[in-house]
Amino acid sequence: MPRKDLSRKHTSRKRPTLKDVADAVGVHISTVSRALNPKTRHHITAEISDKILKASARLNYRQNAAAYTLRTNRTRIVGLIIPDITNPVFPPIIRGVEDALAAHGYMAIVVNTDGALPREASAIDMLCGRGVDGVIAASVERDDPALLRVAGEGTPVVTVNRRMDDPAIASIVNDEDGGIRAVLDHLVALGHRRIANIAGPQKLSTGKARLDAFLRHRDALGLPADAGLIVMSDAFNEGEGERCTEALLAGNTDFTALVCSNDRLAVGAIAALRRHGRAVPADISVTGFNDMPLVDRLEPALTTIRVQQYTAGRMAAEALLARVEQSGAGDPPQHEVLPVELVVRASTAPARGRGRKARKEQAGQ
Amino acid sequence: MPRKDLSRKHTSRKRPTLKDVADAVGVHISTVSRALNPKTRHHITAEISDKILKASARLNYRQNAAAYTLRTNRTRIVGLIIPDITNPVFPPIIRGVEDALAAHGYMAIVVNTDGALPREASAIDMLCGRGVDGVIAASVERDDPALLRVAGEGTPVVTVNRRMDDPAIASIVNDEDGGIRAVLDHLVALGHRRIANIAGPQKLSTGKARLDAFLRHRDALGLPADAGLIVMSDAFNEGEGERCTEALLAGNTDFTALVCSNDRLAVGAIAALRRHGRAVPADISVTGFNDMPLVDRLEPALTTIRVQQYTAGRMAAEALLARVEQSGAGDPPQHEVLPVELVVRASTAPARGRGRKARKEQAGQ
DNA sequence: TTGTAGGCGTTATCAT
DNA sequence: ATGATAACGCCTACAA
Repeated sequence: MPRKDLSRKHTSRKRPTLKDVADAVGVHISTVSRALNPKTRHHITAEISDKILKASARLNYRQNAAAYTLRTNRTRIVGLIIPDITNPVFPPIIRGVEDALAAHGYMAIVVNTDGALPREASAIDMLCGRGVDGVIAASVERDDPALLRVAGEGTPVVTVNRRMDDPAIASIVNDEDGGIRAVLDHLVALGHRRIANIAGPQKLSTGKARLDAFLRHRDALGLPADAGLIVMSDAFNEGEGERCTEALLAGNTDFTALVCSNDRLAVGAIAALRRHGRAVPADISVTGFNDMPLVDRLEPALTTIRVQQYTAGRMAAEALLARVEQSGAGDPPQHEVLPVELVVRASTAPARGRGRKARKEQAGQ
Repeated sequence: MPRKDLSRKHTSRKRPTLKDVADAVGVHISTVSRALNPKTRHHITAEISDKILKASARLNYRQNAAAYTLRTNRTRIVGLIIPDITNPVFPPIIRGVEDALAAHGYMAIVVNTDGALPREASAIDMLCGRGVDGVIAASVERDDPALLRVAGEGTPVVTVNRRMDDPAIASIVNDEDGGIRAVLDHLVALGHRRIANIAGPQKLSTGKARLDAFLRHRDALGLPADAGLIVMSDAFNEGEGERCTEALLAGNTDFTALVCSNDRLAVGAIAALRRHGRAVPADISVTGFNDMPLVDRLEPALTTIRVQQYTAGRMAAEALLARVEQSGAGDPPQHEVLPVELVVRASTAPARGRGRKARKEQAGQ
């Protein structure tokens, strides 16, 4: 008796298939398949289609994903490649991607590359092995052979946050130029003229775009073009922020404001400035980029550029799905630039007169 | 001519299958299958197995995951359920899980529940639909019917960071009790006696364990057991930290130190204390729990308990895979408690005598 | 409108 | 040691 129960339980454990609901309704399995698919349901009599839906719900039928994939070659899974989930910039993007995907019945497999191209290549390999329907890459470099190759093989690809030089790859990015311009306008309005810059890695589109913007708007604003005011970082992290700041201070070039290519560089910069006895913002104003979580709780709270990471993630997913679902995708790749916003907090303040003496005619105002 | 090229390209685009490498070597497809599987390779002549390996590499053969899954009912995918990837506590866990899984050829599908039980239930539904081999849950409540059900259906489950009351579910957690004890010892050593507590949500094992520990060690240390010194939060976030702190201040109970059930509560608490003119740590010492990123850069840098999130993630994945791979899993569920470490920074300082006097005056009213 | 049948790429159970 | 063959569950021409 208990044995019987057990065996019954065991057979009932197996998930129901199309055949099970077909038997329950008394129709053929293909009829069920059609009734369950919204795109083919119209082939079926409303009445019987209704019975099928009911039975399917009653039996708690769930399509077998593997069988579906084997037959159709679609997995409803997309790969999401990021440098490091531990970097606070990325979680909102990931969340946006996942929310948008979920709304369409898709899911994401997230892989971390730590910004290493070989690791990215092997990640792409894994994802393709899983048969992902598309790839969203937040970890992309301006020139990225592996990603280019997978795109060339017909897999839809869109980058988010960063972009490739090759315009054939769709992208969702922030308005880097507008952000840097807003920062410079703000600092100039506070009376700063000698403004230093810690630039991001130039192999990343964000690093390059922000440096380009800095140079362009610096000139447009008539600020001094002193090469000693610019230092290149190797990575977007706090350690590089400290190193670059020390290089700047060692250079003996005078400056009253420091524009950092992102928040983490700024956090490191502030630590280094303090260590060298410079008060922020009393002596030197510092700005970041991204408006990371907690950056408003630092001392001083960071003046920075707020970007729409979550929205960017959503849009990237939508753009990708558009390409996946009508894979005819002959239309040109989508390139979106999201607006950004200056957030003024406590790390910027009016410039002090010091360093100003050389150009005292300025003071005439 | 171009048409021919195109069609050839098109056929060559299709990924090679077992049949393709079988044809290339001149053996049967099942021989190839055996040769490619380490567990069955010994059935095959070394020489021919060698040829197969070579050909497979040359053709760049990759197993079709869907076919494998359809046949074997294993996906090599595990579901990872978390409240919100945007909460800085979770990325290190996720990273640990993914790294450990990757080492075994597995991948994770991450889903966010925002801590809502119904959302968790539907997430579990999706994951089961995908046929995941197991589930790791960081978002679990002490009583969690959906997770219990899926575990009951035979899917391996392990919780991380939190645990369920039901000991049948394997878990990897931190030493909450040891952490709270270390905090209290530290504060008592600084001369604090009237120590308040913002407790976490009691439906979460972390919230309950830390409150239990607070009560027990408070009594063991002979500290005053004043109910007014304890306030319950509804969630582990900054807003609740502020609200609870204001409740504490409104209660007119005197205290010189405030133990918060996690870092985010502490961040909110410090903001609220400041707003009410209390200096941290000069007037009131504050402690957190978790040692979140950036918490060392706050002003004042937070004294807190460092937990091993990354390691916990890794261990959870390892524990799950152990259950997945020898799915006989008759052995008792694994329960791991990871050691924690007190990190003393600037938010705690020796107690001031001033509390006593104020209290005496109040007694007069 | 519905049923029939073939096949997606694997693995596993037979034979040989 | 290897080959033949039957599923796994689903979709989709094609036939009726």
